[in-house]
Amino acid sequence: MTLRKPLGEVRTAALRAAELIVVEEGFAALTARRVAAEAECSVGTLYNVFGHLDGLINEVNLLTLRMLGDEVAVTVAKLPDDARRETRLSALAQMYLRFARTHRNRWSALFEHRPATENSRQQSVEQLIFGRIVAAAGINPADITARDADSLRMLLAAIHGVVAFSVNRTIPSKEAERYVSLIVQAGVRGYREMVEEGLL
Amino acid sequence: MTLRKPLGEVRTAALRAAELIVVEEGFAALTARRVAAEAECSVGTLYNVFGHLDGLINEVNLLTLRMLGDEVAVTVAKLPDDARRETRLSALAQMYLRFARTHRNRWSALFEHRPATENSRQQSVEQLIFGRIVAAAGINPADITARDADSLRMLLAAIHGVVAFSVNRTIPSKEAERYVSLIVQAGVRGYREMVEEGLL
DNA sequence: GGTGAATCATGAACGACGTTCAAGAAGCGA
DNA sequence: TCGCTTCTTGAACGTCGTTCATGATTCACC
Repeated sequence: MTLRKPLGEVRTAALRAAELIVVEEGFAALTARRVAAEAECSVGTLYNVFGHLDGLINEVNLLTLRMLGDEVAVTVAKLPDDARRETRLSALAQMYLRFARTHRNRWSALFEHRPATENSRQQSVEQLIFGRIVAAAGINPADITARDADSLRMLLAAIHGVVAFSVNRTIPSKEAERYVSLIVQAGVRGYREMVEEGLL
Repeated sequence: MTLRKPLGEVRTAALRAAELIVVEEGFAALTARRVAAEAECSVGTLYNVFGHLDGLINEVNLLTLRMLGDEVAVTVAKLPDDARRETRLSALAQMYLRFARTHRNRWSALFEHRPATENSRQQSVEQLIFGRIVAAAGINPADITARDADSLRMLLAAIHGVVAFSVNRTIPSKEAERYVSLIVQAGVRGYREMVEEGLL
């Protein structure tokens, strides 16, 4: 009776619906029946296309990561070529904070969703974010010293902590911005000072 | 027929059961029926005692916070009275990391459970942890300068980020320890240097 | 166009979840 | 013992993720 929609159409419709639900109502509101109703297909079809609901959620999260990647690119493009590392890191950190806050629900979904099946081939969102920002810090991953890599990872984790507390409103938004730049500056300065004193 | 158990007994039995489930299988395994079965009562009784399942979870989390508070006290007691703030903070931060890792499921439950009803009278876990550690940093909250309070909050958020990444294995455990002490040292040093340069 | 096999969409059905509540058991003062 | 209150119980409700027999649709071949 009804025309059978191309497979790709269902896919994009479901993804768009899922995105909208996550953005407007948060990760918890994302259910198979909701998506099916809004994508105008049955739950069965959803499972044919995505395997598990995890699959759908992962794709939504991949879209978010792509958005983050784009923001990274924009931020880097705005920096002068000879910008110091502290400047680069500060800009990236502020961008990360801004991104998490303007896309609160999207960003939360990245961490609220713990994939049930421990697929070790698949990188965790944390590692993906990590790699994307490290790559954008303007350093070729190949010729980065182990110590530099460490300080970078440490910095990112620390900033992630502040961002997380900012998103769930434990830290007021005004202060979060200051904290992030404090962490970058204090981290870089303290780190350099410690290196100079031979403490590392 | 059967003797009616005292109300308090059911309460402690349910709490003990819930704790065990969280510790051994994680927050996701905590269901009303599981707890009821293991506490040898009906689901209805559980709801009579705790109102909602949230109530039970909150009590488990309060136990965890009490444990954390005890660890804070132990850590502080071990410090010499004239220990510098950097030393105090470092000890507390390492303790926090150790606590989160040895009580992985307990600690995760603190953050995985988002109370549905936004009870503004009730402080968030983050704020509770915050207050408990700040109080233990050896500073009377009354005579702490605004700038010091800021740097403390920033430090705690940053350390929380590293701990979170350590618990979910994004950062290997060996490195997490180094990162935590790096953050404390770099934070304190960088912060002091910036104050001396009049940048703050 | 007709036909058979292969492919795909469908939604009722399953078990588990949080939560409720009518019915009955247990307690208790008389 | 009786009446009244108080507490316990588990079946029942609606929702969740997930499955799968059924029937509709497609398509290669005649």
